[in-house]
Amino acid sequence: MDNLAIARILREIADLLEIKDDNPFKIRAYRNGADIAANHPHELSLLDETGLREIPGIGKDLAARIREIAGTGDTAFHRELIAEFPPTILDLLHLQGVGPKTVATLYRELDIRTLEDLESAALDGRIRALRGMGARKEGLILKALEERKRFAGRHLLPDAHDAAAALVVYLRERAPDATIEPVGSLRRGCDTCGDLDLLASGAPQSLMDDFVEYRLVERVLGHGDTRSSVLVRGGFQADLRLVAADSRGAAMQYFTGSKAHNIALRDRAIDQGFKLNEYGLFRTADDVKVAGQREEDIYAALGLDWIPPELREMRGEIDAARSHALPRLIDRGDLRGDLHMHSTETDGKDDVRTMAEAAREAGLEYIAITDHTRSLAMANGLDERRAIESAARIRAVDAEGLGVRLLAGVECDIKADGSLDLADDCLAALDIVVASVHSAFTQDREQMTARLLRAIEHPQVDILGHPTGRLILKRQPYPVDMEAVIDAAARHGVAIEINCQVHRLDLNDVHAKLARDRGVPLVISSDAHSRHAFGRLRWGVMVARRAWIQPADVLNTRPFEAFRALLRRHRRRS
DNA sequence: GCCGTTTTCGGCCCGACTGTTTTCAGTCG
Repeated sequence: MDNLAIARILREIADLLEIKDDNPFKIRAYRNGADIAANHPHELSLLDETGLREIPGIGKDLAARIREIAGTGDTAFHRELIAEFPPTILDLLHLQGVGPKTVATLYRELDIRTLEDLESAALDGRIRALRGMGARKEGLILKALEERKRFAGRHLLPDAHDAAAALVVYLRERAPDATIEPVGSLRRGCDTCGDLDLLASGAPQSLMDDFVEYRLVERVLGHGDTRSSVLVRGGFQADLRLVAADSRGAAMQYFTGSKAHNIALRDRAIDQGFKLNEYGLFRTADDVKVAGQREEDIYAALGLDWIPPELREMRGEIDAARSHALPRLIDRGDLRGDLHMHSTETDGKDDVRTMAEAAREAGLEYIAITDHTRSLAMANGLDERRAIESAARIRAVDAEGLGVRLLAGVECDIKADGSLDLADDCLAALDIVVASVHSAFTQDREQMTARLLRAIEHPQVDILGHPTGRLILKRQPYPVDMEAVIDAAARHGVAIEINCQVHRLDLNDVHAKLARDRGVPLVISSDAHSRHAFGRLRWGVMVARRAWIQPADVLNTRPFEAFRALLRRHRRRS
């Protein structure tokens, strides 16, 4: 049982308890436990009771439940709840405007168990007959059902970023003197966003009307004086909040989250005799506002350094801010090189010289051309002869002095047994080797882990490419013991890639932080397949920032010669 | 269900909007 599977069961327990109208704090404890499991870098199933209980938020009961899930795949408590309520009613809970109380009423009064049951009940007019419901509520449920089919959940960060940027431009035109900024998961740089949260401070009330009249709005979910929600074409829910200019910092802090970070900050405020809300930080004794205009002032008043939004996930940032130990996070401008890209030699759209010139324009000082190898026949992968010939051409372009240095490499396939796709002497003749998995994703955890370990142990491998194979919102990562992989990379001095393809962002933030903590060198690479793709480096940098990564943790922040000297093959020789 | 260097019991973050209401419950973030 991996952490995500454990998290799913704990979250289902929380949802079912909520429908049962159980103790809200118990529900929060389970939900919190699910978040802890989902974000924990280590395999919880490998920890014993003592190890689990050392995790804040995991107590006696949750530790026992997690042990039971790890051992048997489920827990009796979960099974009991499912016996009480059909698990399909959890689908109802995720509809806009339908919460636990409504689900319970629908089940109790009308025996509604599925989305199909709900739809027919709504169409029959049976829902409006229930106490507390009406024709309007019934219509909203039908709309939510219809939208669920079209608006499927979360979005990639870059897509959300683009949609939000367009909306911000529109709003700024209508309120030029106001400050309008994205907040929420967008500002924290999460790899997916559920909705677009925007904050306007110092804007006229009329901006709310402008917002709901935005030309891409498909439905208005709410329209108030300080808060409105709409559905925007493309499947985005967008929320706009309006606050006075002197509350901007408090509102930024509050609406940026994460929820867990905010709860911890409020706890701290209470301990120190304050109350914190989206309008400011107030002294409890006399209700005097002590901060609110700037985020920095709020953190400072609570005895904390300002915490970059990407770190606000309750992964130790509050302790670090208290002891002035926050990292100086990497920026896009720190990147000097890009170590993974393709050319027309295999499945890239542009030739080597075009890629080099585009990289220079993107501000890079050096690149590695790393085309695919033989096994990826679909992409016209290189065999040994072509790899050597290609390397000679790359070095010839390098010799032209284009203002950007080139390294001749490959993205070498890791075959199903963990061996590499090209002969050792060929790999040794190249400047750099990225090794990646592109096939046999269905191997079990033991096989896949052994496969990656074997590749890491290979003396010619410099970098492990997109290590988990995930495609965000499309494909789960393959099962693999990332902790073992990271430890092996640390032992052998192999770097691990943060791949910047918007669907990959692989390593993710949690594993990248673990790698950093274990002293594994990281690289941030575009995996560009065309000259237009270098812009995506910013998204990999965002992952790195969420992983607490500083410039020195990343090999391709080094100047060219220093970088070359750090490559595994050169260290071994020296 | 979790937590505690004032507490092992009694707390647990806070506010806006909507719909169905005659003063509030449910949902959402």
